[in-house]
Amino acid sequence: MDPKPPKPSRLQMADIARLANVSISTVSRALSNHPRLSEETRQRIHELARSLHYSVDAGAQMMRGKQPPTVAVAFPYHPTERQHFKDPFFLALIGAIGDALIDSGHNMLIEAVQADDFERVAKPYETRQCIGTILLGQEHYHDRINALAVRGIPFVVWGARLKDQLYCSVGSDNTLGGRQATEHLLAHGARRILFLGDPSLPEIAQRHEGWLAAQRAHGIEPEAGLTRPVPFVPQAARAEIERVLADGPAFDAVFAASDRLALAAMAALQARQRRVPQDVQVVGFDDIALSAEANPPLTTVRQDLETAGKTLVERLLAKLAGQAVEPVLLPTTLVVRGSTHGEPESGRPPPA
Amino acid sequence: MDPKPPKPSRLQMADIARLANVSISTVSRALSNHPRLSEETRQRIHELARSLHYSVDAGAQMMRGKQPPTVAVAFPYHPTERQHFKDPFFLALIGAIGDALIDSGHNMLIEAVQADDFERVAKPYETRQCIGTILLGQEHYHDRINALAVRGIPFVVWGARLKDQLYCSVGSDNTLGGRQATEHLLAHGARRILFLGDPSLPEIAQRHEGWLAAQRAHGIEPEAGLTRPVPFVPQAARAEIERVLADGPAFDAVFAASDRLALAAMAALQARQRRVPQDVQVVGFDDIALSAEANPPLTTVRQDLETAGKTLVERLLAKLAGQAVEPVLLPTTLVVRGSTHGEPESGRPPPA
DNA sequence: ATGAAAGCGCTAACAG
DNA sequence: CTGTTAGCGCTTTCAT
Repeated sequence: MDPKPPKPSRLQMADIARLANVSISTVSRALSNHPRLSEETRQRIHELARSLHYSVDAGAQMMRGKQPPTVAVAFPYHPTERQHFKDPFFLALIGAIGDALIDSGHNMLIEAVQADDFERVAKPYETRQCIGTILLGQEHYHDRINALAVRGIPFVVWGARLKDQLYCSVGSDNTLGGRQATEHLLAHGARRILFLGDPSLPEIAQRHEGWLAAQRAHGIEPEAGLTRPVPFVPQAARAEIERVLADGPAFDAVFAASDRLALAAMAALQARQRRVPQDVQVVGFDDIALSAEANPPLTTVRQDLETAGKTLVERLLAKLAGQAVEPVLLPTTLVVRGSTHGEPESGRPPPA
Repeated sequence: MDPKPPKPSRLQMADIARLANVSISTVSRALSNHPRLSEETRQRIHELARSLHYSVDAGAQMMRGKQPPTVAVAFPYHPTERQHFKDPFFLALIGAIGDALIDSGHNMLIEAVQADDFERVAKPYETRQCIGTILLGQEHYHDRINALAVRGIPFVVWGARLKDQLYCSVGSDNTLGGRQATEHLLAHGARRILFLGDPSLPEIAQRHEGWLAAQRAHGIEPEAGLTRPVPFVPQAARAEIERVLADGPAFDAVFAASDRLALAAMAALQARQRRVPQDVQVVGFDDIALSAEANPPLTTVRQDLETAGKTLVERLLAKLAGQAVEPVLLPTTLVVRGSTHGEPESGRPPPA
């Protein structure tokens, strides 16, 4: 007799086996396309499984040592600001990584990590939900990221290449970018260039370095007040521009650490009747889609996201394959548009 | 003697148990904060696990019936076009969902589904990698989506509310949006309004319906040639505008099914010396960030993404909790800017 | 070419 | 309060 009707749980291999009149092992082999198995049986079982929408349980497979086809994409998340998911550059970067992961046959597990709980970035790997992690942004966690590397967590980082790093980073050549932007401004008459961005972040620090180096190469030593540390929040940039206009040093150009900041700065300047580029030239960083359509179109330093995504994925997979992976520095390109003097590379003619 | 040095596999509960001088079950209970367990033991074991970076194996937990804290976000993916990850509206929608998922304590598993292999959307659920799925866009799969519902896959869809749907959809009130856009144009003198978008997609069909209804309410019956089916690709919009300009019907306004298309149309018009809005008024749909900064700023129908993300997540969780969930229609708002006549709601003053 | 059987790492009865 | 024990659904020897 039947002791008790077992709960109608989900279909499992045993069910398929019974229906196919074979053993469980045969089903397992059929579904994993084991070589020595009659083609006929294999097909029959595949068919059956498909028609019943049977899929092998991921948990059970993992217990048997199988790796999930999943890569985690993690980023430090600030619950109060919540900027990340609103930031066009960040979203585009995620998109680029997503594209690359699709091509390599992986799923993407998005993971927001609270700043005060940074160690969590390793969780998906430690619990074996993913095979490795792509970390977006170093922020202030250089040491803790190094610690992850020491522990053998497989990951790569989108960010700056730093001196004593024990991990593989992929990122734009920020110093170069800073230099390109600044040299362009200098070449077109700027002499007092405001720097807008938070140099306590490594990538920004490097852009700032480029800014400084380019000026020194021209015999200019910018006064301290021209460096304006602001977080990646548009309002902060607006406020800072107001402040400088009110009682800061005079300036004839702005180099902002991101397009979003540059756009905000431009708006703040225009609201105060400063013409861009006639009174103040503005250069951004990133080249987000919005920038080409701004008014005036924004001159900026482009980061090549498609390459970034591909490279991040490729490095992570290389590392997983046991290779030693070196940091990568991606070249940046200056895109000249209407917010500075000089010849725009293309685009619609200026309004009559 | 030791038969063979077992491979230095990852740490597991037994190791912690041994080090803590307790049984495995005690460790298990400690880590899952089981109530009846001495506080001291609990803490000691937690400490130990933390210091050794031990995490419970997800696969083993799943085998014991635990659900992963993961929601899949799936979308139909066209390998040739690869538009999705470049589309600002789509990325912003993913961002909004990501935000909502964070708030509910879930991870987000991004899954691109090849059109010809649509059944795969259910895979992460069938393999128990996720507890449910948010499907972005119905496209032409209405019947297959209904089939998923019949099979009991837990999911919600971002898209149109359709007549015979067996699933919960969340989406903007596209018909309303279409009407708002069209009425605005009619109120400001437009009489021959081009519709740009592919009405074979359900959402677009509804926007088209609104477009039609508003005109009929004014006693206008638009001729067939004014409906221009184009896919969601900027170049297609440009080309279509060229075509209509060359030998299509005359028109004094454009209602595009997305901002991206509208922006492309605007550029095409301007390239042909048509002034916006003086010669041709243009209205878009979505209100992506770019639109406010376009030249002229784009009048558009806003979709409320934050609410969209929250609602999608909330409905999915409700459905998982066993509730019957009704489709949701989110109101759209017309945002009047410079690409049409009428008073802009705000923004910088028009150029002198 | 197929089946039987032994676990994978953990949780949850069921004992004490 | 803690330990013992029996599986969860599958893969993989080892037999046949």
